[in-house]
Formats: sequence, structure tokens, C-alpha cells
Amino acid sequence: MQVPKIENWPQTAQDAIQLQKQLCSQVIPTDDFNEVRFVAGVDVGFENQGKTTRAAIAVLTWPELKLHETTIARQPTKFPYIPGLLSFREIPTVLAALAQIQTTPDLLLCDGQGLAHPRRFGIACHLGVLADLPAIGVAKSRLVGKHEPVDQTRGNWQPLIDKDERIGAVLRTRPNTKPLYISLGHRISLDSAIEYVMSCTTRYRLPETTRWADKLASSKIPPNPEKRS
DNA sequence: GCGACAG
DNA sequence: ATCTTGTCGC
Repeated sequence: MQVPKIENWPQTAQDAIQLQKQLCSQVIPTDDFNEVRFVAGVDVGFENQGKTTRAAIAVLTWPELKLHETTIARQPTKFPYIPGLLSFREIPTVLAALAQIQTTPDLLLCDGQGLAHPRRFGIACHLGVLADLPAIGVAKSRLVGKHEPVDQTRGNWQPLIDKDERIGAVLRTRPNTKPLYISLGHRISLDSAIEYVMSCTTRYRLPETTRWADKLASSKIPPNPEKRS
């Protein structure tokens, strides 16, 4: 698919923060998409002691959740991991992976926060805005915000609150496991985000999209080894 | 000043 | 995230 070039990428934390404060106004927090046929999981892993960044995309059919296409991209790591600035470390390689994908996804499920971020611009927002695609933040742990205990029943959730603001939801996708931190990234409402995360989740804690992307991002084997890619 | 802190 | 062995539970 068509993706914008990475140019003027910030080199310092100060510049990155300034860019977040500028771009966060471009986030569309309401449903803005048509029929969903393909959902994609996005995940990033590292090789060579962190010197190489590896981004994986897994495109699945919806609602069947059958694997449709995968891709992996590798690039030198150029930004350190700083809480709140994760997207600057991972997005360049993710965009390279998206550029290789044949099937443009109708919805992205990103590993990390969306609006549930100190400046309301987590990686799901950043990627959604740059790729101009609906995106959801699916994080395995909390970055900011407080919440009440979440009932152990699958599908139950509690609002995630920060500074009297509802920034996301803490969702129980599976009983007796840690809940997921869901927040809108771009062109989707929080309610729809929760709905889609549930519809992409079967018997495991993580959505199928994320599970496939995780598997690819962790493997040192190229995608589609038995086919061509 | 002292913790907390997505991946 | 990554490193890294065995171990608890369905």
C-alpha cells in the first residue's frame, strides 16, 4: 500500500514531544470507515541486541480471522526506547512493512497505546494518522491512567481515566488473565474499538491479529518460507 | 525531590 | 523489547 516517506524524523526527545503535541490535533476520535473486510495486526521485535528493528504485519480476514497476508521489514534501530516516545522508535520500520503489503487493511490493531498516552498520542494514533487508516491501540500493560478492578468475565471492562478524562478501556478478553488496555488510535470511537478487539479475540488473551504479528516479529525466519514473498 | 514508565 | 530454566496449571 501507499505510505508517506519518513522525513524530518526527530532526533531528540524534545523534538519528538513537540511533534506529538502538534500532530495530536489530527486524530479523528470517531468512526470514519466503511465495511471492514481485512484487519491487520502490527508488532515490532528486535535483533542484534536491539541494533536491528523488525516490524511485522499480519492481515486477517474479518470476521473469519483467517490469515490472508504477512510481511516483515528490517531496519537499523535509530531511536531509543523512552516511555511516551515509543512510536518514534518503531514507526519507521512499521511503515516500511506497510509499504510492502498488497492488501490495504481496513483497520489496524497496534501493539501499544492510542489515546491512553500522556500527550494523547500513542503509537496507534501516530501510525493511524501517518498511514491515514483506522487504528486501535491494544496494550498489554498500562502507561497512564487509573481504573477500577475489572470483572473476571470475558468482555467486561472499566473506563481508563487520566486527569478526569476517559482515555481508554481496561478490557477482560479472557478470564483469569491480565486485562488489555484498549484506546482509540485514529478514525474510530472507543466503543467501536472495544467491539472490534473483542471480535478479533477467540480463546486467548490477545487478538488473533496481534498473536500472528507477534509470532512473525519474534521469528527470525522470513515470512511465507514455503511460498514467495 | 521521589516514583512510574506502552515496547 | 530481550536475556534466560524450570515450573505451575488446564
